[in-house]
Amino acid sequence: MDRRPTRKELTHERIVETAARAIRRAGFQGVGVADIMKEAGLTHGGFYAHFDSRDALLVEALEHAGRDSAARIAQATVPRCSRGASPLRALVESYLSEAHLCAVDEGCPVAALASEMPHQAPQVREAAAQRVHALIALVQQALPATVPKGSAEAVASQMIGALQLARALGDNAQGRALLSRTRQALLAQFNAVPPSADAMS
Amino acid sequence: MDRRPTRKELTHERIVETAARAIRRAGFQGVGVADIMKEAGLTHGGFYAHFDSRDALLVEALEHAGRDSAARIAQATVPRCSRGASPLRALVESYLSEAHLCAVDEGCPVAALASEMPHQAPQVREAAAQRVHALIALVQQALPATVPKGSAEAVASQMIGALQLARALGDNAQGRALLSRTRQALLAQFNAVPPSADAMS
DNA sequence: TGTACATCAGTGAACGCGCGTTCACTGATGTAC
DNA sequence: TGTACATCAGTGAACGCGCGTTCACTGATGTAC
Repeated sequence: MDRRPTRKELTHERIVETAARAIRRAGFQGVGVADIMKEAGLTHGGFYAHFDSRDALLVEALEHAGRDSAARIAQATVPRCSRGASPLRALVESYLSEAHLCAVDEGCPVAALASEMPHQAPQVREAAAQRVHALIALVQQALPATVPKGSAEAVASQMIGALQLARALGDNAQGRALLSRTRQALLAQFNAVPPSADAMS
Repeated sequence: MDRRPTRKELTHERIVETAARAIRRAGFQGVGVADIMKEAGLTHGGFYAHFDSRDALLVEALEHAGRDSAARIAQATVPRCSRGASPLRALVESYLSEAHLCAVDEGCPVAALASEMPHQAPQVREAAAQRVHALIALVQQALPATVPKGSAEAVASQMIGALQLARALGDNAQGRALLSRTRQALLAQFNAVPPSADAMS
């Protein structure tokens, strides 16, 4: 059943991966078909052998970006947890880290694209809504079962909002300061213990 | 000193006002010079008698949107306060209202445009950063003086984040539910008293 | 108050450019014998 | 193993279109006398 991928499948995957980075770096509207194909080492003519339309690529790119980001978050939270941090603290310190602030193109697609989502074609909006649900579920898993209803949505809002405000100020001292203060405020809200001296990853 | 405005100044203002609504409705990239001029009842040729470039209009439109949104928020919060709500509750219930969810084009430009801000030209980014600072200052004013440092940034993050997530899900039942739950979680965090039965405005 | 004219705000055609998409073609891959 | 050929993945020129921007022009405004 599970044969090894054909050349075309490998190329397809490479285009999707390139697009997943590109949309996070430059926004949905910020990159064109030709740009992505070039960055993937191809010419633009071959694009429609792989995708029905630009929007079809955006859908796959969003899904890829979601999986990619979730994997990186898991990779960053697991060691924190094993060092004794609560799941919520591990998640918040990873998500609101300087690393995530700077590495937009490897980061959470919801934070990178949220305000553009309502302007997309229906199929892309649908894929975007699924990313939102996945993010909320991720937060829910990290929260203690005792928190009031709506906390997962509230924490997810705060996480993507803080990252966006920090990025809007630039990944300079101002942005980093906002991120750090928000992170500490969020942790203080769920945990009386002050955060570790430096939560940069 | 303060003479009445010339015809050109009135037209200029009308273009800016139209653009301020258009960018919030459709995003920075979602509207063109010709669209805006047409919506303002003009032809596109006259544009450059009013602005040096499209980006110069975006700067003025952002500032106008900020003033417009602040005025509407003030208009919605003042009566709530005089009915006995705390300044923070009044702000949060106004900002995270269904009215604000639906009326994107009259709402907060930071919530409408946050994730597009990093991709703009330097002059537009600068105007955008000022909108972020103004929003944080607005929240700071509404917070009791006793809250820990960073609370204003954290609350602002949560407010713009919740609005964006709700809008990404659509201004339907899902989006409204997310907004409502986040609003209650946020209020519960600063105030033990549960929110009024229905906080719609 | 009325006329003559300079200034001004807005018009609409045109520009170069980059976009998403199409398509005839080419060179490589891999199967049949 | 080697050759012949069908299939396939990717190329690059071309398309129509809409964008930001420019500019010669027009009709309205308002001042001078």
